[in-house]
Amino acid sequence: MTIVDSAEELGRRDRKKLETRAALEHAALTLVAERGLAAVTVEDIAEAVDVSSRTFFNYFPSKEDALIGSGQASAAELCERLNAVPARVPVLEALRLMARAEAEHLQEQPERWLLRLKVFEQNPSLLPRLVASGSETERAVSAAVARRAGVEPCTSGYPELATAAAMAAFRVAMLRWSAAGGRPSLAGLVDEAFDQLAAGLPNP
Amino acid sequence: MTIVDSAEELGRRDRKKLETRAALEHAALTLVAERGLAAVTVEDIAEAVDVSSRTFFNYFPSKEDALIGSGQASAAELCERLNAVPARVPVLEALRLMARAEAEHLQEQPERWLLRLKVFEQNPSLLPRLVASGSETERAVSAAVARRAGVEPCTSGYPELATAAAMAAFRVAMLRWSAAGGRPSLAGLVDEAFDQLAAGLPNP
DNA sequence: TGAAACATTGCAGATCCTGAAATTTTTCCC
DNA sequence: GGGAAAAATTTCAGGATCTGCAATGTTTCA
Repeated sequence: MTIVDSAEELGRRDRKKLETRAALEHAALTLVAERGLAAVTVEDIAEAVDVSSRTFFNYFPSKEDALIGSGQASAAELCERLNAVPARVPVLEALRLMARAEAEHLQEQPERWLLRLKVFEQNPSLLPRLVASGSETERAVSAAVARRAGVEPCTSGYPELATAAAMAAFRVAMLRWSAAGGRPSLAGLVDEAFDQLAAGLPNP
Repeated sequence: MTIVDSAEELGRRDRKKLETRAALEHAALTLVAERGLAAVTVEDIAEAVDVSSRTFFNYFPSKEDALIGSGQASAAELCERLNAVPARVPVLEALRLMARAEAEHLQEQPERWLLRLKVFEQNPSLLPRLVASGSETERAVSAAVARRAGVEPCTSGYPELATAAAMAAFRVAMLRWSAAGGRPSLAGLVDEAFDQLAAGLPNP
């Protein structure tokens, strides 16, 4: 009901599924924002959406996953964006463009993401999963980076390091964005972070 | 019995506690290395050490925490090392020295850490916690960095970014070290990663 | 030796999460 | 419209995680 963007070309069934999923996400976020992670049970969330708690687990493998949600780009989408950048562009710049694109995407729904980030800050156990839902994405992206850089993966360490640094830059930009209440442009903050990375993190 | 290094100046009670904790860590690691994370229950681990599963939870808040163990430097120790570096040394170099010190520390028990890393690689859900066992350490270090750089935290984003990048460098170095079977020096790999960071991650 | 301090344990119970079968809803074809 | 096939939801049973609490040992120290 709140945020169902790409409801094009879908039957009633799939539309309802998207709706239920979005409702569960939203209920999870608002409840946890109110009471804190530990004080919200799966049953609470399910009840708020009026489904059984078993249904909740048909949508999300865990309570945390409902908070992470499905708004983030998948690993495949990120890699696609990365691959779309011409090969002559240096790796770090390509990663910056990828991150910028994702930033602009998230910025389209500021309230949603600011609420999510608030929840993440208030419940630090969730923080490690902030970056593109864990290591799967990082693996995929670093594989794409290795291909682009023409390097054997896991020997030079360059793809892994560049990817990890880029993720870190993105994460820091998001936290700054949240801390500033969404005022500055997220894409701009991402740019700043990448500038610092590209400059070798000199003293400020 | 296996790895109790600093057993100096401790009564029998505390010695036994250290021993039990180390035994639980070790049992958790070996069992999970054999069977995989999902196929090992807390009861299995407790039984292998011959304590009740309730006792396990007196030592570790969760199964995962037993795998992470207590061998890593605490947030306070890392900050101490960081603060010990003269103020005129640039931030990134100070972080490098901190990381090197930690690397040399871990290197003193290669088998232990290689086993741990193997377990982490085989169970990716653990990976985000590899460095800095969560965000607490990262917060503490970035606060120390902010102090050193004379910057207000959370406005420039520099301390958070430098810290996150340093942690990423350390993590990547550890994974390379593990992938190479512990052959090269971990400290050397850390150095390489920081070199790349300091150079602004140019194409390799 | 005796008492205080602390570690371990068993137990009850809440929550998390999964598999399987039963039930309801949606789709689709005639 | 009617009815079978497909899919989503629900109920139920059950294992696993993790937390208090009270009871029982063990260590420490005076």
